Amino acid sequence: MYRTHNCGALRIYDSGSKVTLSGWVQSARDFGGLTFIDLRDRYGITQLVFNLDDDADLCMRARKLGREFVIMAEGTVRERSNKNPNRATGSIEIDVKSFSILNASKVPPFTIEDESDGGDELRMKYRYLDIRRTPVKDKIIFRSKVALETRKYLSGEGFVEIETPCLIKSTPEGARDFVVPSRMNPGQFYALPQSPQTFKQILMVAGMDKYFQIVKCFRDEDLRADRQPEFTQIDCEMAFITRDEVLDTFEELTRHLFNTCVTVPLPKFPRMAYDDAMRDYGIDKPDLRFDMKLHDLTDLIKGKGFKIFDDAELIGGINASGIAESFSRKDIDTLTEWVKRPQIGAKGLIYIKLGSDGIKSSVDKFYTPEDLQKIADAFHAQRGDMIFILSGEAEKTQKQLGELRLEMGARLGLRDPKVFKPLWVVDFPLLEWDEDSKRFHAMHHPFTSPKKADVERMLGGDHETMKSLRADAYDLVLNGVEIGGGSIRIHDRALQEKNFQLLGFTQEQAESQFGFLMGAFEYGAPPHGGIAFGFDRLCAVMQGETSIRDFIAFPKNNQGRDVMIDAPSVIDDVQLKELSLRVEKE
RNA sequence: GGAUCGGUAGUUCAGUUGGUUAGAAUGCCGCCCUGUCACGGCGGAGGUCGCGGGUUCGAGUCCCGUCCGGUCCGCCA
Repeated sequence: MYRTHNCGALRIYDSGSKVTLSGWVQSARDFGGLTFIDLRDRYGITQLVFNLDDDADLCMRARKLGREFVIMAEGTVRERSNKNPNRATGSIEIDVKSFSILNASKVPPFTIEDESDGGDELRMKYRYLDIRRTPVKDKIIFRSKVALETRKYLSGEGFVEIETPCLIKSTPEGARDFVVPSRMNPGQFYALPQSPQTFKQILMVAGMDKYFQIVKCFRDEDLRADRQPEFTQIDCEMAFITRDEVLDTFEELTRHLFNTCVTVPLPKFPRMAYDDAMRDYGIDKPDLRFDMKLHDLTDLIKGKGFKIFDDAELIGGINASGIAESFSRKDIDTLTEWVKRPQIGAKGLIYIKLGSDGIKSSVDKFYTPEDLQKIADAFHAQRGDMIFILSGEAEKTQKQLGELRLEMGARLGLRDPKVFKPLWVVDFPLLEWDEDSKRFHAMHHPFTSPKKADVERMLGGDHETMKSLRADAYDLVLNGVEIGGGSIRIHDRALQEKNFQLLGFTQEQAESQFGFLMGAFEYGAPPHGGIAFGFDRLCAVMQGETSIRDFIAFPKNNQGRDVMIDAPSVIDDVQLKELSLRVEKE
């Protein structure tokens, strides 16, 4: 037997017990005659003691143990004379009678401690060492807990977990597919699913009523800190439900997960229309942890002879409360540079400062103190506040203001990772014009139902009508992060065909790509809808983290590479030939 | 596809205006130490400054190219 207890189990009431522990050598502290070894496993750390007077040979051997050696030690639990209150096992130690080395270890390339000295790339290359560290280990275990609670909750609500295939059909809509060549069907390819969307809808036609799956999805797009080429969704679908029933069900799931996994009670989730979110926050996933709403100042500001504003389609601003005195000239310059970065793309930044010595702005030449006061009043601004104004083309300016709001919120410490502000964003546009391909794209996906009131308008609309169509789609947003999204689906063949037509599909294309789905709709498809949560992202947000990488045991780097196993890699000619593939040389 | 930051000891980083033998911390190795838990003390080893080219009397430092990594924009129905 390798162990009678784990390294986090023993307490003072175990004193006197003979025990066997196995684990990794975290560190050794050698005092000549006395040697301490911290023995670690995933449950904790227990101190082993070796005394030169008791057994000189054993003590000398213990001194030679290196970091990360795997050992098995046998001895007696003993109360410590010097207790360590910072450790669960800090009241006891093991007076070791014998030990054996189960496996030696090379010196690890970085320290296996909470604050490791290792950089990301090194940590990923030696991920098995990284996962030994408490912060990473805890995140992986946390993920398991969230998955378990998801299954418990949804099963309790009558949902059935059903697996859908990973080898499916490639469709050009949406993200790029990862493709898999078929050996038995030369020249043909499977695609890995971007989501099990069509399968779960077909399960509704099949009468499965309430479905869920914790499922890997694959998208061959560029990566980010919160985006991986393979990621996990909590994928759900329900039949015979309305939008509000879907929102209620998954609001409760979210609340259950926060209660059980992080003991945070969530308030009732407000619901906000997409248009309102864009108008007030400049983004479709507003961070409600702080206010600082956008204000449209176009009518107030235009026509005073300041050319930049007079030419602008939209002039808008935000009010940062209480920073007027502390926000220096240099801060203004830095912020101006920030909004002018190509990622934001503003031309410049105007400010109005409500200082103790009166109201001042960077456009005093064009605006009287009375004009400025009117603007300040629009914000209900008070002395000590500072207003920042951007202008230009409407949509761009709105987005830029949204970015500026988030930046100022971060600078003022208003984005507390311990505070959670969920909301539903609803009534998304059905379609989105794409300048590159000169056609409309589905904003959510092509199976999304328009709102009932808009179905009629779908049938014969011009460009502007098309833009104004609303979808029965919704996103769950938490602290500025989209953690879930879904919609009521089309369940009628004719409407689905019409939608494909609006999206620029020929009838043949629609039939060859999604004929199986529309075919299913002809055999009694029930009204249905659903949602999918970004599981990795949900875990990260629950812990107040922005990167999802440590919630994934073996993540890919920015180039989509797994640096531990060194994938992707070339395959040999025999394999290529078997698959009827030829690689074009650059 | 684009922007931007970075690459110097095992690791994390510093390195001034281009100027003698490239430093610190930590880790590693050796010796000392009987109550530590970030142990302590003394000593030691450890470098193709990512790679290639250029400017220069002289390049870690400046220029060009290239590779690798981080963050972001585009992209992600």
